[in-house]
Amino acid sequence: MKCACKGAFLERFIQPSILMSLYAGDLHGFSIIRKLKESGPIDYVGMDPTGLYRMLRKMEKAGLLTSAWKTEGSPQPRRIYSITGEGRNCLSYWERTLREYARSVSGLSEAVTMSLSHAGGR
Amino acid sequence: MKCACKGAFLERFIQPSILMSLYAGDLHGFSIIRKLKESGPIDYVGMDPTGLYRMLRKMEKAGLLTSAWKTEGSPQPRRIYSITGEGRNCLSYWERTLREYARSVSGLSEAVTMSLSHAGGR
DNA sequence: CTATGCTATTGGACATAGTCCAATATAAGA
DNA sequence: TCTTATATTGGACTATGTCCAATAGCATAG
Repeated sequence: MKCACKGAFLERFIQPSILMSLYAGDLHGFSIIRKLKESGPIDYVGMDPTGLYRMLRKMEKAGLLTSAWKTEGSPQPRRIYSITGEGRNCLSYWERTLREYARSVSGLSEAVTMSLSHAGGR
Repeated sequence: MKCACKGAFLERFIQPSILMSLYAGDLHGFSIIRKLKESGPIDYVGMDPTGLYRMLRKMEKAGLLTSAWKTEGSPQPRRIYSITGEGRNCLSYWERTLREYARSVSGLSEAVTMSLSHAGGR
């Protein structure tokens, strides 16, 4: 279950976001982008689509997703992604990781606030 | 007040951690590393010191810190860092940024949990 | 007495991550 | 006709982050 839970900023947010989107049903890359931009706790507005597409290919390679081309119903052929069993396991793993991660960030946030108030505006 | 609050994972954590450490008093790089490894909400254990040293130089260049060499009292000369007024402003800026950031991560964490429970174990 | 380990900082080389721009192709609307 | 939206990919580039080495003195272990 190598879910790349270690990794960079975008990876930490985009990978679980993708898995979450696909957990509810199959989607193609462009609609994932739209979905993430419209809703969700993270601000994806202005995000580079290239990065997301590359992440999708990477996750497929890692066995978390599978894909199939669909040519009808749109001007451009679309690559439809589905989550695999491994991908669902990975999402569970992310659930735990993100919880810890949220705690860490909250902790740091509070520590900064504390230090600013305690040190008494030197 | 260009505090590089946009940036990568380590930058988002280490930069405010450094500012917070120095807000309480002057320190040199090695002692900052020790401090962060011993305490603090983020797990810095095993962190590469090179990255932190580079961040210090970068922050000095950006005007958030100043440094001075101190040769006595240790085997190796130590570069003592102090936070500047700009650095203190930056820490306030981080306070707000990290709060938002914590909210986002918590939001994502909860969203993942929700999606896992709602979709009903397909 | 030598070997290892800790303190303390820097630099080079490298790997990974992320962005910008371009190419492709079709359909709808101004 | 020109732009905009859909939809995916590739190349080139910059930014980020890690690994290893060099330096150097002091302390402790063997």
